[in-house]
Amino acid sequence: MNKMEVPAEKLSSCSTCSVRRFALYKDIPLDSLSWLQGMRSGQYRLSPKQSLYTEGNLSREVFTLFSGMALVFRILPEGKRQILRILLPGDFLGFQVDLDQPMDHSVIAASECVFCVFPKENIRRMIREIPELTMRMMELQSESVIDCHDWIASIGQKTAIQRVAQLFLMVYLRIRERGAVQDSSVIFPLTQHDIADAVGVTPVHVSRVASELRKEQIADCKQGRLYVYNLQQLADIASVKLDNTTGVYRWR
Amino acid sequence: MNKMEVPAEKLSSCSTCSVRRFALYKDIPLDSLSWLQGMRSGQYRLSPKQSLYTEGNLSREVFTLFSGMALVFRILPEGKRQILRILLPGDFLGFQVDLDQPMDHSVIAASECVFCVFPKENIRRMIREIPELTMRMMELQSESVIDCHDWIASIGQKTAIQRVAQLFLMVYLRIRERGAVQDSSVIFPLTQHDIADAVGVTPVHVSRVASELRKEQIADCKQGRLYVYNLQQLADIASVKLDNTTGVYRWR
DNA sequence: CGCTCTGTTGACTTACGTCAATTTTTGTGG
DNA sequence: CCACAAAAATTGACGTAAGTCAACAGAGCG
Repeated sequence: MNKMEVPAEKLSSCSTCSVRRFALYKDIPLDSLSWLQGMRSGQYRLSPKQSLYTEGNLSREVFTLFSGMALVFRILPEGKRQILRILLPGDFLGFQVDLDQPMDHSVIAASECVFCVFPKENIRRMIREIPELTMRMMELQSESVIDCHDWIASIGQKTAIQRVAQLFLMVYLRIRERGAVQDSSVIFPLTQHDIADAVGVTPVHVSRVASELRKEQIADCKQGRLYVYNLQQLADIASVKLDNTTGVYRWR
Repeated sequence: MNKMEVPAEKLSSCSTCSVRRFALYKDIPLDSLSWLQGMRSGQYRLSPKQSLYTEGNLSREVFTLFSGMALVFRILPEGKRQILRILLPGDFLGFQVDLDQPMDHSVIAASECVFCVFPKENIRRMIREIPELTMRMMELQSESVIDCHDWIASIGQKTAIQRVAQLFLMVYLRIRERGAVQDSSVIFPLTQHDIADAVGVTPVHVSRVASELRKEQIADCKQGRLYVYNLQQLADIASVKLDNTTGVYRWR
C-alpha cells in the first residue's frame, strides 16, 4: 500500500498547527478551527519516494502539506521528468474547479511527509460558505502563477549555475520563512537528480555547478541539508534582486 | 500617448460579442449582459509594439483581449526577455487579489489589439455578487497554472525544434477553437525574435528550426501567418499527444 | 560485507549561441 | 505606386555551455 492513514488518535490538530499561517486557512477565525478540522477527512503519511497521486488520474481529495518536502512533476512522453513545484509545509495542492478533470501532474514525497486530506466537496462547501476563503484561494492561485512565471523565466533565460542558484535561494528563503534555519542551513532532501529535473539540466552538470558553488563558498548541499554561506552572492549569481528593505531578505 | 480609448459610439457590445464564450463572463446569463457591459469602463486600442501595462507598476484595471494578439512577458535583470503567455481574443489578464501589488509582468500588443477594460473594484464586486463568476475565475486561474506547467515542461525538457513545434501547435489549435483558420493557416504576428523569447532559444536558431519545419512541409510561418500543413507530424515533433476522440484534434 | 543509490570527475560530442555578411520583407512618405 | 529605410529573416563559420559516456568513490542499508 502506497500511503498510510494516520490513526485518529495521532492526528495533528488545526488549532495548534504551526504552519496554518502559510495555508489556505490562514485567515479562518480561531473559533472556526474545529469546524475546519471537521472538514478534514484525515492525514496521510508518506515515506520518501512514495506517490500521493499520479498524472492522468482523478482525485477526490485535495491536500495541505503538513510536514516534510514533496515534489510536483510531470513525465513527458519520452520519459523525461520535469519538476514543476517544490512543496513545503503549508502548501496547498490538488485543487481543480472541475471535479472530473484528471490531474495534470503527479506528486511524490521527497522526505517523510504528512498531508492533511480534504474531500473536494468539502473544499467547495468551505469556499461557498466562507467568502474570505474564496479570496484566499484566488490569492494562492495567483501566487502559483507568479511562481510559475519565475520558474519559466529562470529555465528559459538563465545558465545552469544561475538556475541552480535560484532554486537554492528560493527553497532556502521559503524554508526560512517557516523558521527552520539552523546554522545557516535547512533540511533539503532533494537529490541532484531531482534538482536536475527541476531546472532542466543533466544530473552530471548539476554536480558540476554545485561543486562550483561549493568551491566559491557560496552554498553547498550535502547529507540532506542545504547550506547557504553567502545569501547575497547566491542571489547575485541567480541574478535575483533581493528586497531587504524590511531588514530581512525577501524574494521580490 | 500609448493606448487609445475607443470612442463611446464605436464600443463593441457584450451581447453580440463573438469571443464571450472564451471569456471570464462566458456563463453570465443573457439578461445580465447589459449589467456586465456597465461594469466595463471602456475599450483600449493598441497598435503593434504598444504597451498595455508594465512590470513593477500598479494597475487599477483588468482586461479581456477582444481582438488581436498580445504578449505577456518579463524582462530579467540582464535585459533578457521571457515571454510567458500568448494572449488571444477572450483571454483575461491583469487580475490580482491584492490591489496594491505591482504587476509581475508586462503586456504588449503583437498586432493591432482591442482590450475591454474593467476597473478592479468592479471585478471584485462582480465576483462578490455573482457566485458562478467566482468559480469561473478559479477555473481560469487553474487553466493558467496548467498552461504554465506545459510551458515549463517544454522549455525544461525539450529541444529547440520541439519547443517551436509545440508553440506553433498550441497557438494554431487555440486560434482554431476560435474559428479563425483559413486554408490551414492562421494569423500569426509574432516575429522569430518573439518566438525565440518565448521558447528560450536564440532568434538565429529559431530561424534554423523554422526552416527545418518548412523543408519537411510540416509548418511554415511567413507574412504574418502560420501555416500548418501536417498537424499530426507537428504534434509528433513537439511530442505532444493529441486527443482526437471527438473527431477534432485537441490539446490533451 | 556486499549491494545499490548518489555524487564526482575526465574525455569527448553536440546542440545551440555568437558574429557577421546578405537577402527579403515590411512600413513610410512623396 | 514606387523609393527608400528599417526591421526581420537567412546563412555560414566558428565558439562554447551543456550533454553523453564511463569509470570510480562514498554513503546508506539490509
